[in-house]
Amino acid sequence: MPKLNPEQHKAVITTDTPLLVIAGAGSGKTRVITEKISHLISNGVEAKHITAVTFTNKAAREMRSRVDKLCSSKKTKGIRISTFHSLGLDIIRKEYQTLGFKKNISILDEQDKFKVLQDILDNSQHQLDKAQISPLSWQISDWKNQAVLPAQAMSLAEDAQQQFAAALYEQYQQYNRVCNAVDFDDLILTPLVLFNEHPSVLEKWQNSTRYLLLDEYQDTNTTQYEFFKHLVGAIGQFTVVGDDDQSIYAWRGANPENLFTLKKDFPRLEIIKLEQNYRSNQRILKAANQLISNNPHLYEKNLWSNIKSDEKINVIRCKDEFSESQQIAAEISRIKFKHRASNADFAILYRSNHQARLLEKSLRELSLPYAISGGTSFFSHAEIKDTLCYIKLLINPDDNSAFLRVINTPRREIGTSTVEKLALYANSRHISLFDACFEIGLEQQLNERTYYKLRSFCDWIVSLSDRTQQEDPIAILHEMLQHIEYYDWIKTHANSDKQAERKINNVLELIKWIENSAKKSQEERSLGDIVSRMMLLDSLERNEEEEKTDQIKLMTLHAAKGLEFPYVYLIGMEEGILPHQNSIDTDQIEEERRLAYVGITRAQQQLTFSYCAQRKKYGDVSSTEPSRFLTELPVEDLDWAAVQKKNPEEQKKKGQESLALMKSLLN
DNA sequence: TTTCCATTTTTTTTT
DNA sequence: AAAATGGAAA
Repeated sequence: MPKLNPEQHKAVITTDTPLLVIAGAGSGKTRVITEKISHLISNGVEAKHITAVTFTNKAAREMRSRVDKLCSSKKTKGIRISTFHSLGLDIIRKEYQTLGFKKNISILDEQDKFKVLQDILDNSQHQLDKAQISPLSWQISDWKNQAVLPAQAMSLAEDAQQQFAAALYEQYQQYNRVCNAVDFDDLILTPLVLFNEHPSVLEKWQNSTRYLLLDEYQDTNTTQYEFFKHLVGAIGQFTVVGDDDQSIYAWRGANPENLFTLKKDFPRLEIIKLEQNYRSNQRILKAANQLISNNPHLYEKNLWSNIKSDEKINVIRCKDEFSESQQIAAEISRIKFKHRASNADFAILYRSNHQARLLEKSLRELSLPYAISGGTSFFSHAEIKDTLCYIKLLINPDDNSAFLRVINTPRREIGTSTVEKLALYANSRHISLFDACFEIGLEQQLNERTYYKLRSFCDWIVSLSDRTQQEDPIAILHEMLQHIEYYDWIKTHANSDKQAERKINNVLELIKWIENSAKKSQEERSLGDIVSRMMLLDSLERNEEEEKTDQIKLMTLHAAKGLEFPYVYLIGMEEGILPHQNSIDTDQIEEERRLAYVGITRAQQQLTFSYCAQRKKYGDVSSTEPSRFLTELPVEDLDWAAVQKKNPEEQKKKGQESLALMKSLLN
């Protein structure tokens, strides 16, 4: 391990004043944070009083493993390293009584949230379609990210439309109370409200957080910043690390101006800049610097590297998106052979998830192993959602979203009209659907047979739920699926045997995952604990083995932040894709440029761009313009000729040839 | 007229 | 991969 450079060292030992570290890409910020934790512990700060907050689970996991390597495990026991959202979840789960929640709280994902809004609107005689609901959903999220509560939203509303949204926000919060549920945004907002209203609770959490480290500070939104300020209190023992050039979450309410606000709120704030990049070679870094110099800056910094570069940055021009994916796959195959690189040395980055689809096909054709990060998550598979909703219902029967999904899947002859009557009744009484099923009032509104079916379903849930307290929960889950004959239901509804088998395997994998994570943690973890935490994970994270195997990584630019790869391919460098059309239309080019910057600075040795001359868009083929960002890069460092002339068929053949050659060399 | 199945289209970014 | 659409069957 090389020695820390002077700035890094200073950042580590500065513990008596609040500290902001402006850390450029690849400047070793994770190392600074981990070394600092180690430094704090050896200077007598107890591990349980240190909290490190990141934005992604991946970053949290990485940090934990590096801290564990640096210090003996005895010393790091009790240290809190988590994402903002899981920290919020921890607080909500510990303080649920003060907050007026019941014990097991459900977490709504984006889809659940949408359904709840739809449900509320339907019940209030507003028939809105999808396109009308999503801006409302977005508006509510925006308020929550700005720490605006329903009452304030109402008073701030300027027109009828905003008033309508504010009223919906209010109803939505009430509905979720009834369901004992919170959404993602609530995971931060609810603890903040708690801290505001209960100083004694705040004091307790402040006392258990003597030193706070916060990563990716430029991504904090108003609510997160307020939450952070409460937690560090007046003493202000903290280190935040950020880089305004890597702020790519403004659309989610992130407020990079928080880098400035900090100075106002904590006048004693010390600022240290880390400007040496240890990741990329000079050519790549020069390109990145030149690109980002087109943006205005909060803090000037000058990122440099002393890693020598050999090859130029490649730009591949392709006929269309099919040719693009084929050429990229062939190129990877070629480079892999040429440099004897492993698959894991390569990353293909793109603006939006659907771009991965064609790549998958081309990579498979050349037998190149790959892993896609993010995209449609494991949890959006219908069978996983079904199973999960059954489990969620066992944990929290008040969860209306889960109830609605599961009530007639598989068929239980409880149709839409019954559910409508139930919803109407529950709504008027301000109780959950589940609770409503036990009321005389409802019994009177339904015929005997219908009520019986509804009631026996609920009774069954209650009995299973009770048993999870005493017996092995995993056995109960299996029994539950058997009872509803879920696997048979999958088989009859799947398009093919193969698909059915895959779906069943997914369900089994889900249960296995729950089982493993129950075993793995030292402390006793309840089913509710595991499931709520699972909601915060992404598809790649549930599978630890995937990390180890040697695969080409495919991911969005957003998902790539914080990672590095020897060979990086940045595809779809076109106007309308990067920068994205919506960002062009709303004049948010700067954030798109930062996105490109993040992509470029992932590369260690070799960077390749690609773009298409034409692309299928909304049904028909249209010609495309190369991204303006390509023209902002230093011409002398780009090689536009690379691979350009060969046709795709030839590429494919070439790729297969080098694959065959490599195989023969291995044998 | 409704329901169901197969084909086609469409995707910003995420905890 | 999911949603939307269109066409066929009930």
